[in-house]
Amino acid sequence: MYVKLDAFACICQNHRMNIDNKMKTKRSSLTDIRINTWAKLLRVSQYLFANIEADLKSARLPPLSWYDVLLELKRVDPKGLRPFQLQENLLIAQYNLSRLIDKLVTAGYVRREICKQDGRGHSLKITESGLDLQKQMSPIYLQAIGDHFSVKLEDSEMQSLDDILIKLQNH
Amino acid sequence: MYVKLDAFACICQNHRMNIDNKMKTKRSSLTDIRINTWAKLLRVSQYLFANIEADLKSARLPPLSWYDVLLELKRVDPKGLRPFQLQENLLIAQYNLSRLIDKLVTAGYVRREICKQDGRGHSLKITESGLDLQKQMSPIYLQAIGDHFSVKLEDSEMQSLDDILIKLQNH
DNA sequence: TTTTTATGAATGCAATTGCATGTAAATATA
DNA sequence: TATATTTACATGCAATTGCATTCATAAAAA
Repeated sequence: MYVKLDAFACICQNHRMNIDNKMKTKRSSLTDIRINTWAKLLRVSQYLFANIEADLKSARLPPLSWYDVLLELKRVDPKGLRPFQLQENLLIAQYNLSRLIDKLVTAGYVRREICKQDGRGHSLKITESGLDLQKQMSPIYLQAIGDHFSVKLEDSEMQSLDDILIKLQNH
Repeated sequence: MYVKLDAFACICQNHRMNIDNKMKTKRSSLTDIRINTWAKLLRVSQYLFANIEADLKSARLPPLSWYDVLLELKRVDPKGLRPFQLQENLLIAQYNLSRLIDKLVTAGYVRREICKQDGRGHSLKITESGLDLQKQMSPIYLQAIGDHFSVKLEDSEMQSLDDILIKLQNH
């Protein structure tokens, strides 16, 4: 995530070229559009993500995943969250979250507290440094989203995209 | 990102909750929708990709990146392509493409040929085994796209998504 | 109450990725 | 023609990720 998630720019192109144009039916052209759009979805989202993360990097800020965790912990401050709760919200693999938390703790942005209700884990809480970092990253990140993403779509298109994405995330 | 491209599910949620509802202006609600949609775009595309790649994995097939390369080389068979041309089409980092090609050559799906016109590089060509593997992967991959992606949208929605993605990929 | 199963979290190991660098060849410049 | 710069590709090293496993604790079942 790549990333593994390198684009499939050629899929639509190759598929179009592999289809015998003389035998092109309505069904195959519909299939072509779908594959084409799928490849574009992957390529575009990756392209935008790379651009936005590059802005953070230029500003010498940590990756977006740090921002995510800090934002989540800030939201529930001072209560804190269990790692499995963060994992659910952020859709990050358990073993990666464990390591990510390690780094945030080492950097002083997060602290682990013993969980009295469940001896297996702990509560994660944001520190003062963490609040500062999140506040520092926020405008840069929001600006990057504006520059690379929002600026390209009309409000009606943004709403359409949102509606479509809701349909795509459902089962 | 894949990946690094773990979802930002909480961004929209957290932003919404951090906004003082009483002071919510039209501008801030528009900003909220944009950030919300951005986070959904990343999360949904990653979610779909993971599901589709899982289908390939279940079928004991190589990752999508192998398919990409094979498809591109099949398209231009028997002419072949230079690695930098593949890199442009697939939007993969040069150092990763180099290693990916290594693996495909070792596995017998691709072969490197000396490029007479340019001694710095070589031409990449698909082998018979490579053609077989591409043909084997194709229906599984297309089925997975159908199952996880196409089935969820009406044709008009697919067209809308395609139009929006075209706008997003432009500068 | 005891035993079995599930859950939460950390970690070893291997594979992959990100980055910078090096080398050879091609191209541009003087 | 000679020199400088750019390009194509491979690779060393460090960091990250994927996977399976392990251990401690909680919950469920007997």
